[in-house]
Order: sequence, then C-alpha cells, then structure tokens
Amino acid sequence: MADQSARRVGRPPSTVDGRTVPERLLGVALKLFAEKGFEGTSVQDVVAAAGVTKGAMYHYFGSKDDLLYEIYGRVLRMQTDRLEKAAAHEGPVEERLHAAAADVVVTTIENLESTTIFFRSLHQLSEEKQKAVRRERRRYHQTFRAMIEEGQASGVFRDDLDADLIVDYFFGSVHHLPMWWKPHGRLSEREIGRSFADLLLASLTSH
Amino acid sequence: MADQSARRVGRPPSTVDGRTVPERLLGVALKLFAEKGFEGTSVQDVVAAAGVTKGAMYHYFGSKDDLLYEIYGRVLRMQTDRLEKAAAHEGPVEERLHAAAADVVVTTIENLESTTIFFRSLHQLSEEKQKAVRRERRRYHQTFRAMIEEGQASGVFRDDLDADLIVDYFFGSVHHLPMWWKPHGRLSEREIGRSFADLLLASLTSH
DNA sequence: AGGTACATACCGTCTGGTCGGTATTGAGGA
DNA sequence: TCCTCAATACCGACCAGACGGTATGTACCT
Repeated sequence: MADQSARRVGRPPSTVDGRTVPERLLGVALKLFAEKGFEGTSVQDVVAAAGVTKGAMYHYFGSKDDLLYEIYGRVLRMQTDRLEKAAAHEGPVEERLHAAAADVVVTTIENLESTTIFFRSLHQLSEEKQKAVRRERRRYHQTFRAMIEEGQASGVFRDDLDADLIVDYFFGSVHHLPMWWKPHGRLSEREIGRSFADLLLASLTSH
Repeated sequence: MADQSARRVGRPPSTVDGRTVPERLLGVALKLFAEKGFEGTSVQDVVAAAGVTKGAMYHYFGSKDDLLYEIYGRVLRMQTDRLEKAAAHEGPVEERLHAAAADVVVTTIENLESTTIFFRSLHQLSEEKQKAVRRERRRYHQTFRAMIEEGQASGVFRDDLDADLIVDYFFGSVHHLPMWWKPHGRLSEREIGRSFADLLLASLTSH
C-alpha cells in the first residue's frame, strides 16, 4: 500500500538518459573511489564527473560518507539477495554450496570496483555506519556458514574444522580478487568461479 | 667490506630507549596508519606521537609517502626472508608447503597492523613505488608457487588447477586475516595457521 | 503559495611540504 | 691543545592550496 499518488510538489528531478542525479552521483563515485580511493577523491571531483555542483550532491546526500555508505548498501543487497536464492535451491548440499561459491566469485568479479572500495575504504566510514555494514555482512556470512554446517552434520563434509573459520578462509580468497584479477587474464570469471568452488569443496570433502 | 670506519661527522642521532628518531617515526606511523588509515593520519599526528617536529621527519623521509613505503619494505623483507628459509628446508614437499603456509599465517597475525596497512593503503603510493612493492611481492609469490609446482610435477598434488591461481586463492585468505581475526578469539595464531595449512593441503591432495 | 531541485559563492580549517636557523659533534690543521 | 670548518640533526614558523561543508538564491513545477 505504498502511497503511489504521493503529494508530489516542486520541480521534478532532472534525468540524463534515464538516470537521475543521485544515481549518476553514485555511479561516478563508484568509479572514482575505486580508481583513486575514497580520501583521494574530493567531493568536487565527484560532482564534476557527474556534471552537477556540490549543491546538488548535498541536497541528496548528507555527507561524503553517505555516498560511500550507499555504495556499500547496493553491493550488499545484491550479493545477499543472490546468495539467499542460491542457498534456497534444491539438491544435495555439496552441489548447492558449489553453486553458491562459484556464483559469488562471478558476481564479485563482475562488480570488481565495488569490492575494491568495500575492503579498502570500510574504515573511513563513521563507527555507526560501519556497524550497520558489518551487521548486514554477518547475515551474509551466516547464510553461507549454514550450508557448511549442514554438510558437516550430514557427514558429507569434514567436521574437524570450525565452520566460521572455513567461511572466513573462503571469503578471504574471494574478497582479494580485486588485488590480482585482470579483465583479460587467462581465466574467465566462470573458470575462476569453478576453480575456487572446486578448491573449497575439495578441502571439505577430503578425508 | 662495508666501511665501518665511515667518516662520521656531525651530531649523532638522538635516541630514546635505544630507538633513533627515524625508528620511532616508523613505529608510530605503523600504529597510526593501521588505526586511522594513511590519509586519515596527518604528518602532524605522526611527528607529535613520535615526540619530534616535522623538521625531523622531513630530514629523514622525503615525503609522507616514503614513510608508508618504508613500512612496506620492512614487512616484505621479513616475510620473504622467512618464506625462503622455510622453502629451503628438507623433507617432502607437502610437509614443506604445510610448514610454510602455517608460518605465514602466524607471522601475518603477529604483524597484523602491517598487513592491515598493506592491503588498505597500497594504492596511495606513487606509481613507481607501487611497482617496486609489487616486484618484491611477486618474488614472494613465485617462491611459494614453486613448491606447489614441485608437488604437481611429482604427482603428490592435483595438477588440473593453475598453480598461480592456488597461490592467489590461499594468500587471499591470509591477507584477509586483519578483517576478522581478533586477539582473544577462540583460536590462537598457531591453530589458525594449522587449520589454514590443512585446508590448503586438503584441497591439493584430494583426488 | 509553497515545496523541490538544484547553482553559486563562500568560509574556516587543515594539510603536506619548505626554509632558515641553531645546537652539537668529529676531523684536521697549527 | 685549541680552534676552525663542515656536516649532521633537528626545531619552529610559515605558506599556498585544497578540502568538506553551508548559506543563500532562484528556476521550476503542482
């Protein structure tokens, strides 16, 4: 029951090929933060690249921090969404885990800029915003861990190692993809995804 | 044949409990950069914490950049040194690899601040200095890879996966330790080291 | 009329870096 | 032995510019 006919007064937002000003701001901020880092990018840089002025930016975002926070939000929502769908599929747990692991690798590579920013600039956020991000992140972590624990309980996976540790182990690899993956390397996104998932499964299923 | 009797003129460096000014500067810079980030720490912060003035810092270091670069240098030298010693040991390759893997986890945790800075602030360095760091880093990578290839060639490890990929996979996990490891967690440095090494070996030796 | 969507001009603060000066030392000559 | 010279090891004052953020104005729409 959202108020579709919400009292809309005032000038409508301007758009350039379908994208509103705040969308454009987030888009260019993503690119610039990934290229030059959060502190290395000034608000002036961002608004210039988006073709607006600071007035516009501070109209939509409370601070430079906020820009970064929104970027995080978008990535987190997307990845959490995909993981939960993958986890909800049918089939044996080792297949679900393999698929989820391979998928997160692929989407991470497809959103490499976001991931770059994520792990490079998290600490620039205010304490409260960091907490919010970590909370959302933990939810993601737990969904993944649940699959491992399921496999351990059913005897498919080794259970002499802590499931949390395994999750951190695997996602360390995933989150470090921006450090070495290059667009035209020998291996495609899919191949990396399959290899990473193979490695994870192998370390879990070997006796 | 180092010139031990080097012409020593001028005032000798001042020391506070055995540590010279540049050593103290690097020490506090390490702490501050890890806490507040490179860009979030001003030169003034650093010199104040070291109990000197900017004059002293710019006497020993060419720039703020330089400070960061030297921090990198110290970590890299230490880790490269340890790895090469571990690789040169005797015994079967799977044992050497296990020991080296466990060792790098332990030393990474023991130098968590350095590692934090390393992967968070590398991009702040000038292009040339980044290249220098990456070159040194590659040498480290290759030493590790050589062990994996040795195991693959002798049939101890699976050889359907690229050795480079496996190195990146494993070191992703290691380099992400600062993101989640806390001093008083359930698992000690040693236990994490052993677990990580186990996971690596398991994924390599399973059929 | 009143709210939205920006643009423009501006501000106080802080930053990395510079520069001239001075205290302190060992080396070498007389 | 004493004195000068040159080099080191800093200190402290300073600067130009950039930074995030704001206050005010105005065009536009319902």
